[in-house]
Amino acid sequence: MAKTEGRADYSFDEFNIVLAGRFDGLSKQLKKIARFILDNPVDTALDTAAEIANRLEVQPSSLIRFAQALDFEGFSEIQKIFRANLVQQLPGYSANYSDRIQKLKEGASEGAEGAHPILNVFMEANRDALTSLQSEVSVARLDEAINTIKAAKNIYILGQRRSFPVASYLYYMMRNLDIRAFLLDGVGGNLSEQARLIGDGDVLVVATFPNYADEVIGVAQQARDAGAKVIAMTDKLVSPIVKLSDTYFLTDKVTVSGFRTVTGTMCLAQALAIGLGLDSNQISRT
Amino acid sequence: MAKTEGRADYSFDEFNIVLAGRFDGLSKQLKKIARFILDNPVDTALDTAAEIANRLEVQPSSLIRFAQALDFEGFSEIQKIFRANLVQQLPGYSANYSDRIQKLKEGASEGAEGAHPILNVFMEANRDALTSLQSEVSVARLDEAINTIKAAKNIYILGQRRSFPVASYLYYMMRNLDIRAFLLDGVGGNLSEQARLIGDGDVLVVATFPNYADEVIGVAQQARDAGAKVIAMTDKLVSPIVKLSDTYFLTDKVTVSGFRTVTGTMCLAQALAIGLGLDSNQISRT
DNA sequence: GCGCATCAGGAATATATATTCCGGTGGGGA
DNA sequence: TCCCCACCGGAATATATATTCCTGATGCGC
Repeated sequence: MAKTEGRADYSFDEFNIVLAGRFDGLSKQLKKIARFILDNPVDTALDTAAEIANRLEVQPSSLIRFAQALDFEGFSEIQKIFRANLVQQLPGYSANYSDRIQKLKEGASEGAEGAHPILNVFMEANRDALTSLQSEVSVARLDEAINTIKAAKNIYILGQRRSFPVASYLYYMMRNLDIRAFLLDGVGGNLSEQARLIGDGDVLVVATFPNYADEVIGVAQQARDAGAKVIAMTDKLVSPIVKLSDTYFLTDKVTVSGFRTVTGTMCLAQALAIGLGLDSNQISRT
Repeated sequence: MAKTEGRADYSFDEFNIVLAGRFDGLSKQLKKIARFILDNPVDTALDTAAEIANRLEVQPSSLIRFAQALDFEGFSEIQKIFRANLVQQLPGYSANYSDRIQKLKEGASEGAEGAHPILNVFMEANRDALTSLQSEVSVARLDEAINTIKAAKNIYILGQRRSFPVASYLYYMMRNLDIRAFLLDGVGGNLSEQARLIGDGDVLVVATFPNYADEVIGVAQQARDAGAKVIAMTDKLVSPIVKLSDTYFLTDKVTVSGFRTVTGTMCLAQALAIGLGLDSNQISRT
């Protein structure tokens, strides 16, 4: 890695500047290549040199020549630049929040934004979590969940460890909306005893995230066996809770320094509670 | 190219479903790989198998085995799926309307924004709460709070009702960072008994919002009298907790349908915890 | 119109990367 | 406790891919 790396790790912008400067001096074919590359940044980033050459009706070696004409060692280096650029353009691209914090730790801190750098990272992470919520929660699912809860005889809420704040918040909101809900808080190690209450026609709203506490999964299974519906909030499809659930929501994939955001799930909980409260009583929407 | 192509050109969603179905049957290491892949879709798409294996501390061959356990021919096929998914996520990626229409059919009846209207309202509210946090929390204050906590003999955390989720989350994070903190949860009506632990040189981190529960204010007063420092999270300057505190933060002024957001306070709690954890140890946790 | 310089094509080669295969290991059942 | 089987690590191999190099072609100046 400490060798002559051509002009590796140039930024995308720098690449463009260099290219613009030399464009006129390029041969006809090389100009053609340059245009294609600029017009198809995604393909340039992802395809193999051979494929690109093929689409251009040009030999792969010409791509290499092109790269070398710009003082790169090979075409691969150009691809690296384009890939990096691609990743940056990803929505809610979060450049590994943990890495960023790590960097902050190493000193290079300049609070350009006016707020504390650590706070900034979390603000971004939480905002991203909210943004992705938009695409991840479908209207139908949410309505489905609301109707399931509305139709239930009893409502139970469960979340442990990381998910406990969410569960307790949902419980708090429901109670304030005069919705009769029960929080399975597991106080005194009585979780499974509490869970034994769950019966036919009830609903269990459960939040669980890696590493998916066994006792939580157990309770969900128990609820299901007892004939209750299960509404799950978790992070991904392979979560063990998904297959135990009637309706599930995926949120808060985002983590910072090993800590998952809770914002998405919180927001979802708010929407659930208010959605429930809306027709059952007065609540004036803002 | 017309050979048996495994299950090439599966969609990302299909991949997730297949994986979800087989996840339980996978070996320990294969599960580890599955989790990594799902948690790092970008790296999975772009890095070489060797690099991914390296980061996982696993042999490349295990990645192949993983792919084959899912009936793919090799790891490359999985990467193809992830790459395709990556491209789709690109902003302004307009192609594939059919996919979107498909999703709309499956998911929503109308959904102009793609999300449920209620959810949208909360998403905006939470985003606003985060945004205002930026201007409300000064770097100096946050550092001051972090230093106060760092210097404390014992750390106590308090929040009731609406603020309880925040308190329990802060507690959860600190404990996971090996920071010795105590949550005053008031279980069994023992709040004031719990609070009697607070003594000279300790710190109390307290969150309270209208209508500022008396017992919470009482505990804060008690803590102060006992010689402890008080760090407060509340909504406005006239909050009764402000004058009892050594350091205070104002967040979550926003309310929707009578419910105050918690996002700002949550975010602040995250920043506090990580800020504390940063120099005390090695951030890296699940 | 001739010769030189530049350029592109394509096969040959080098390199990177994925995949296979085998032997050792550890955990679970008899 | 022993044996068997599933699993993993690692070297060996196969494959894909990038890069080089040589050759022939093309255009331009003289």
